Amino acid sequence: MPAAPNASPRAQRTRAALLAAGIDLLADRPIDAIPIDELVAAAGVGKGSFFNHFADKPAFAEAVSTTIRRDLEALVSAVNGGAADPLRRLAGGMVAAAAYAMARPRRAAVLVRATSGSALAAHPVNAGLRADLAAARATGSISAPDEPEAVLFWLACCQAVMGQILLDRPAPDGAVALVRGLLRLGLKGLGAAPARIDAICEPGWIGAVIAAALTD
Amino acid sequence: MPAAPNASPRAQRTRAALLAAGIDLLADRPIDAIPIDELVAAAGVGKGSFFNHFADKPAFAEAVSTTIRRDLEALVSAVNGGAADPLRRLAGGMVAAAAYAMARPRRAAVLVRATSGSALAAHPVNAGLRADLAAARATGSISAPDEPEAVLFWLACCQAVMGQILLDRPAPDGAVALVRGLLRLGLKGLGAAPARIDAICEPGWIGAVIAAALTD
DNA sequence: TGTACATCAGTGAACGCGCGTTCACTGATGTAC
DNA sequence: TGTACATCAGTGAACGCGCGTTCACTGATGTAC
Repeated sequence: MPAAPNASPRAQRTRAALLAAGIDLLADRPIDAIPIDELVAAAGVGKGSFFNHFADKPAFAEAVSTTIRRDLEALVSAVNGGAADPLRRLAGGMVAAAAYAMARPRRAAVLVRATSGSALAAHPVNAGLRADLAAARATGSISAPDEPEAVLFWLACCQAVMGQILLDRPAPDGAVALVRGLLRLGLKGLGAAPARIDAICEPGWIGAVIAAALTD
Repeated sequence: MPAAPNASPRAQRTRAALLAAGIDLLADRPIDAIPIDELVAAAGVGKGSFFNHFADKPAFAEAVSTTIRRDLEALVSAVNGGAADPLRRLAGGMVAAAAYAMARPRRAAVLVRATSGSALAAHPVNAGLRADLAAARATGSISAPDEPEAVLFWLACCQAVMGQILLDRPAPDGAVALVRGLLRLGLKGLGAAPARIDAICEPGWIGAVIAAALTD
């Protein structure tokens, strides 16, 4: 039930309004605690419209999650756009996660709530992460052996950054410090060379990515 | 509304039956998806008894979480009982988390669900972890600077281990390998000396802790 | 030890509201000629 | 361009069930004498 780009403009508007309302409400409560009445009121559509677009509440929650995940993936791609160096790309993922939490805290909150502990290391979503880790190993940038634990480890660090930002709501400076701290710990854990770590943690680009996300 | 050890034996039995049923049901579903009818049926008590012991459903969920958290803390204390070395104690926390997930997967699932992303690095529960990190730093066992990120980092690694075990349900051997992998990554991230890491990751004691948890 | 009484905890029927889902109808949009 | 018709999406009243909470009553446990 995703996207449906062939639908009429009217239908697309209604669907978008429901999804937007869902994102906003799911930031604070799980789906079971949100009555459809409240959802459609927030979206400004009739109650029946909900069932024109979604089979039931779980299907709706799924659609909202997918929307947000794609949104975050787009930011990761943008941040890593030009970078070929796998170590820099790994760091870019964590920085993008932080920037997303800073710029779109409500969307990020939905994501963190939905993912709920399970890091989903094996999920296709993380194919890019696996590829970057493999490339970093191949080029000798990291020394961690080729085990699934490395994926899990990096994901856990990224999730920790997002969760902490949502909990603390730091100013941009604080967020930069947080990301630098976890980048150091994470990259060091993977066995990256100290000089490379210092270069990547140089605060300039991290602050720039966060600032860019906040202003767009 | 915790414990109430001064209550009559009959009341304590009823309360314990409700908590046990709650642990079992909360392993699979969030509290909002569990009707009180189902809860009291599973506990074998009358519906009214629920409200004799708990103000409402959220209070009950809270009581269940507290029960399980104390249970895990007891295991951590047991694993770390004799150990004075702070690095060994840090590792003990992660190994205990893994052992708990192996031996009491349903209880662990409740915990992971309830904690839901927020690592709670500032929570009093983690005072012991903070103390061990500070001691490790003071004795020169780790080089990570004295920042709250280290607590967050270690908690994230521990949560990742639990989550992965609940997702994969590995055999004991697989669990040992998983813990060793994340211990290496985590300890290396904190800047522990390679020799110390090798000594701590020596598989004997990790397997022994897990085996002990599984048989008791 | 036995009896009468007080208190404590358990019970499940009854209540009533909240909420998911349906559906007959309306109005808007698109199409044929 | 204009008119008639078909289809598509929106709407909200109505339904009915599920479930949280209450409460009057029962039986068990504890206590006084």
